[in-house]
Formats: sequence, C-alpha cells, structure tokens
Amino acid sequence: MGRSPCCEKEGLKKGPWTPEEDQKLLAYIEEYGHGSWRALPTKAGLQRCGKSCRLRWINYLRPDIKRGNFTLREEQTIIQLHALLGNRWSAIAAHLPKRTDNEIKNYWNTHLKKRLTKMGIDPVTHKPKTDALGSAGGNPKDAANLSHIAQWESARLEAEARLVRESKLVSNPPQIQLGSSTSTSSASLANKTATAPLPRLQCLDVLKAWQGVVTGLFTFGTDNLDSPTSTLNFLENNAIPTSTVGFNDNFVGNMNIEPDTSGSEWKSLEKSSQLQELKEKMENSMVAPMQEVTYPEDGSWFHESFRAENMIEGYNDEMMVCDSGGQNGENLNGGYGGDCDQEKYWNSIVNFVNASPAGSTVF
DNA sequence: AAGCCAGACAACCGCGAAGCT
DNA sequence: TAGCTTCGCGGTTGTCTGGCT
Repeated sequence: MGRSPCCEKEGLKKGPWTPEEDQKLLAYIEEYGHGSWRALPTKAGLQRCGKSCRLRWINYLRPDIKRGNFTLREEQTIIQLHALLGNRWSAIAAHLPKRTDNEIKNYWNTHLKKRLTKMGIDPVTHKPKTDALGSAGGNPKDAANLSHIAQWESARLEAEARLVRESKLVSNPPQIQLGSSTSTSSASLANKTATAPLPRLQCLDVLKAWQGVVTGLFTFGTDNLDSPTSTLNFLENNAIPTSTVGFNDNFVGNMNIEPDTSGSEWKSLEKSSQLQELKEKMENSMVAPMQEVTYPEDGSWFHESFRAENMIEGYNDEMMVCDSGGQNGENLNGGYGGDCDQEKYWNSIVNFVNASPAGSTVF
C-alpha cells in the first residue's frame, strides 16, 4: 500500500535531536497535542519528518517515561513475556508501565539476550541449548501442550495490548486543548498531554492472571484463587474492580501492577463499546480453556519460580554477582542475598518459563 | 595521549495494518 | 471496493562513550 513520502523529502534533518528541536517539539505538543504527525513538523517549525518526531516523542520526550536501569522485576517480566510473545515488543511494553518498546527491545538485545546465551539458554526458544529437541523434558506431548499454552497466552496478551492502546484513545484523546500555559516542564506535560500514565488493566492482565493461578494455588493458602477463571469474573457483571479479583497483594506488587486508586481511567473505559466488544471476545475465547487447567498438587514445578517472584525490589546486577564460594544465601524476605544469586535467579527465571503444567488436561 | 574496540542506546528504515475518501 | 494516507511495529544501523592497549 501507499508509502509515506514524508521521510523521503529532501532537506529534512536526520540524526540526533538537538535540545532546541526537543524544545520545539515539546512546546508544540504541549499546546496543541500531536494531532497528525505528518503535519506536525511544519506546524512546529521543525525540519524533521513526522515519523522522526513521533519516535522522538514516544521514546524520549514523553513525560510518562521511566528512564534508567531496569529492575530485576522488570527483567523477569520481560523474559517471561518474551518467552510467550517473542519479539512483540509493543505487547511486552504494554505490561511494563512507563517503558517504551524501543527501550525494552534495546535492553533485550544488549543485556538479556546475551545473559541467556551465556547461560546456555536459547534466547529465542527460552530452552537450554542442550535440550534442543525437546521441551518439557523431551516429552513431545508436553512440548505440544506448552506450545499451545504459549499460543493461547500470546493471543490473549496481544488482545490485551490492543485494549491498552485503545484505552489511550478513549481516556486520552490525542487532540487536547491544553490551555494557555507555555510551560514545558515534564510535570506540566504529564497532566496535559495525550500520553498520560495509563492505568493498569488489572483484570485483563493475563500475565498476572496466569501467574496468579499458579501462585495462588501453591503458595498462599486461604486467599487462593478458587479457579483460574476468577481472573475474568468481572466480565460477568461488568463491574470494574477496585482490587485484584482474589489475587494477593504480594502478587500484585510483584507484577508491577499499579492500582488506579481514582478509577477515573476505568470509568472512561466502561463507556467504551470497544471494551465491551473485547470483553465479549475474551469471555468467548478465554474462560473456557482456563476452567480445566490443573496443576501438580505439590506445586514443585513452581517452587523455584515463586522464589524468584519474591525477590525484593531494587535487586540489581551487582547483587547478582555469583562468587565462587557458592553459598546459598536465601534471605528472610524470600529473596536471594547470597553469593550465588545470579545463577539462582536465572535458574528461577528459566524454571518459570519452562514451568509447564504437565498435568494439564486442557489441551 | 592516541587509536582501537565493544557495548549501549538513539534513531532510521521498510513493511504491514488500519483508516479514510 | 479500490486507492491513498497515516500510523505503529520490529529490524537494523549509526553514533556516542568508556575501557583497554
């Protein structure tokens, strides 16, 4: 189909953005919103193509971007989602608040992929390279099950990512009349632009749901989820939940869930016909398979994964350096404070990714 | 001090999908 | 319905920086 000619025009500047250009772009979006990206450069007085402006805004200038090192939890989430989704960075980014797809992609390529490779794990399949022939212990049936699970989760995550994008449109129309202020501070922009921080779509967070299933079943006793389908129960009564449908607080924290205390974002979503449509789709496509999931009762397959789940926030690479001493240093918080943390951490990740509900009767 | 190299990250490019007329 | 425009995504490249020799 038609190709945008904007970047092919001669005379347009390429390469790194100058502070002056950033200022112009910020000032324009603050006042008028981005509107049509194609038309923006001319209106904003920039010698750039619209594509370049959009990228600069999305990946760098947007006020709701969290910069700096990825937390251990974020790394874990990226790896888990990558195991399910592959290189669908935008879908992965939808689960990492304030991170851009470009940033995640870069981080994966420069850090995580190499680490997995070093550990002898194929970063594409997330399987040990020595186990090339078979996943799930080499059992073809289990491998097929795992594949089905991955496909299923992939489809659902994609649907959710789409909803997240749509929610941006619903709750934050792109063209916002921003008032008379000419301030270009990030704080100011954060309240005004079309890309204000998104609410977490709590009950549609299928990654959370998936993990909540196994977490709830094996580790939390009385507050356990009754059944995996509970994650979608809100669909039945159309109620926007104020809590996380039976998941314990621990879990919520672990998954970077940021409850929206105001609920205002959800209220706007409630009115969305698109949301209603998606609800119906999810009801039809997701609830049924989940109902029959069963897992080994002893929870052994999930044990290591759960330990990784409980690692404390702020855990960083330096803490993960594995000395030759090899002492086990699991701390009282359930995290790893010992000498061989890196190996344990990554083993946990790998176990989580590999954790196939072998007893599943779903597929 | 200079040159080289590798890592990290910003930015570009090409493609496909969605929307509009 | 076809053709065009616009946007978003993912792969790739370019540039900067810090470490090493």
